[in-house]
Amino acid sequence: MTQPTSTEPRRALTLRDVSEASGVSEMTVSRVLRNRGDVSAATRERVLQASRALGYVPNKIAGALASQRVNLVGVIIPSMSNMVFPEVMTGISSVLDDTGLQPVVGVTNYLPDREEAVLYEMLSWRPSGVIIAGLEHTAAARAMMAQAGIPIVEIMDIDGQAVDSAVGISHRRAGRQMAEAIIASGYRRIAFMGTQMPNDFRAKKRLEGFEEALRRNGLALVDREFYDGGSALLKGREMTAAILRRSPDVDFLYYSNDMIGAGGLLYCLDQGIDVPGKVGLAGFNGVELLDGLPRRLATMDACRREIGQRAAQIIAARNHTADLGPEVVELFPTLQPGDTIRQF
Amino acid sequence: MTQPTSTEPRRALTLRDVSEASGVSEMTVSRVLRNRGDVSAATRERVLQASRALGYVPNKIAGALASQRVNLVGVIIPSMSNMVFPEVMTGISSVLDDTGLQPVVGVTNYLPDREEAVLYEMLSWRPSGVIIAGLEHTAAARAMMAQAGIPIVEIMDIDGQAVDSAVGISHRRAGRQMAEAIIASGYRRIAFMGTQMPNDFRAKKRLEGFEEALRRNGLALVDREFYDGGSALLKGREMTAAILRRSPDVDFLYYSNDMIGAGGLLYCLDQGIDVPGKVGLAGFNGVELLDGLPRRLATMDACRREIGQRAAQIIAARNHTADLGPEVVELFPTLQPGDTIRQF
DNA sequence: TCAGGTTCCGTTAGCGGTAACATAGCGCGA
DNA sequence: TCGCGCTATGTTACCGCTAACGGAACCTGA
Repeated sequence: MTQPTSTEPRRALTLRDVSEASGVSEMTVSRVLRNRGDVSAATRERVLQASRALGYVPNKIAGALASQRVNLVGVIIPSMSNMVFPEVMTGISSVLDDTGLQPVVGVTNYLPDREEAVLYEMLSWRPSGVIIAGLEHTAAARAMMAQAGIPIVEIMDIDGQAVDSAVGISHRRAGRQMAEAIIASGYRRIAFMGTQMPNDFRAKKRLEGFEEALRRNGLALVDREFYDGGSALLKGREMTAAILRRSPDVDFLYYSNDMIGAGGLLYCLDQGIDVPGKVGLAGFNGVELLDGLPRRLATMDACRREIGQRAAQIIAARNHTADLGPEVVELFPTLQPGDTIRQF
Repeated sequence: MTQPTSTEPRRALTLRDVSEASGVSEMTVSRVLRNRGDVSAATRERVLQASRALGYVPNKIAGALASQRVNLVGVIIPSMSNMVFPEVMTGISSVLDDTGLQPVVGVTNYLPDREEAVLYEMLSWRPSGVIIAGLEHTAAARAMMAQAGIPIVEIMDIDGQAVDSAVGISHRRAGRQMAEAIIASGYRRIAFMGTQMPNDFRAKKRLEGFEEALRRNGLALVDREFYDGGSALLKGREMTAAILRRSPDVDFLYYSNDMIGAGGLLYCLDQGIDVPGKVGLAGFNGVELLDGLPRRLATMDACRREIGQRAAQIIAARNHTADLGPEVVELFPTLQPGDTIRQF
């Protein structure tokens, strides 16, 4: 123990330190630490020992610059706090974990300019690929992605034109499907509640599909209510109360997401309203939370986990085999009627 | 428009491309793009124009290596899917946003080995600082942090020895406080429900503090139940049902987090149990979700947002002023009695 | 015995930026 | 007119690592 016992590390360790400590060249140390190229077992052991003893951590900045390879995948999503993206992330990680690739997340808060900035920042680290939510981006963002020369996968939505690859569902169709199921169950006076956020394009598309199906059946929304920020569960309650007060004759409440739907459901049950007899309810997403509610809210799962997985697979495949082309994968959500739509 | 219109970018752009396009040296381009040093307004404009026209995105890998500066802050947390860490992240981002620093998240799933791996990976990018949840880490992880030569802030918990700085609350004390409030309200037959996860040290500490306070009042837990994975809301229901069946005489249910507490509350209301008259309930965390429940669950806010902010402030300050020392910040959660503890 | 392969390790030349210093051109007071 | 100091720009030398190649030592079989 002749080393200085001072805990403070004065200079950052480099390959050279390890190389000197183990009596081989830096190149050999590099080979050992990356498990690349031939190194005798004896030298390997010596190097590893020295490296561990010093507490050396390789500098990936330098490594990436030299090798022109970065094992990062940028993931750009609008929000982390709702229940949808964590599950997408789980799907992504589950696939990336066996590929040596690593996800790095950026959050945009549904702001296009912020998205552009996050994308720029990500690209400046020269990742191996980018997974980004949605098909709507600023012109500059689209240009950057087209130029980047790396695989780009736009996820969640396929109603539109992808820059490169895409994995998602058709939200327009999902909206139509739900409307048709509701109408088929005999409901006619239908109200909608959702976020106000002008940049939640997928919620907007669902509503468009929903209203289109209503129109085709000679119906229209009886009432609607929008919210912005705050506890979604509480907002669901409040909006539901407002709608039922304003339009006491509605017989169905369609929510743009499960969280406000759950709030609405709790409110209706509190009020002793007959669900689904007098009023039916439906949400969207298929979040796990619903399992714990007194009654099962009708919903549609958005294939979140699979979307993450498929997107990651595309990146991994393209990273491995350079000349693969773009790919658009459509997934099909299934309607889960639960206990809040009348069944015949 | 004499440039090739082919959309495919053949070679990655570098400073040299911009420099040639604008007729100045690479250094000047670098200065313009970083807003550093004196550049005449005319050249600045010319460079920016060229840069934009080409769609140049600076290479931070190279920049970081040359300048020995990386504007990243590693944030290592056990999970993203519960409601607690997103709010910590919000706090961190809100502070970091005005500092040029950028958070990069790593998730450990409550696995010490995974935490060690994530930390290693993070340090290999030479971040400006690390924010990491908890005080319990593998020996190797502790060594790495001590060696890293960058500010490290351990968050959430202060019951233990920090490697460097720490920001958090005393979970042991939080447990004690809740127990005392419960006892003061006259409850005596108290049961506990929580996660089984052996590595959720903070939940463990809360329970320890809770039981200690019970003991000091001549009491002990009447029953307990643990869960692992699945929908927390549903698990809360199930565990509550199990406890009430097994120990019909309990008069208080203490939950290790709000989500299972909410499930328990919904179950009790479903069953028509008199809350808080016959049975009282309390959780932990103060999550926003509770606002939407039919009744307000008693809880303690864990100061999540402020923890994130304070941690980020420490990193930012140390990054700015090199010779600041470690700092331990204790925050004090407040008990929110809600409607599920008897009031006199 | 020796050409031709292996195996193992070292040398060299960057990767794309930036710090630090050098320098050209200019205004300006003495 | 000279020289000082400023501003605007260029030059040089790395940052820490790895790709690509080179070469010594050893093995192998005809």
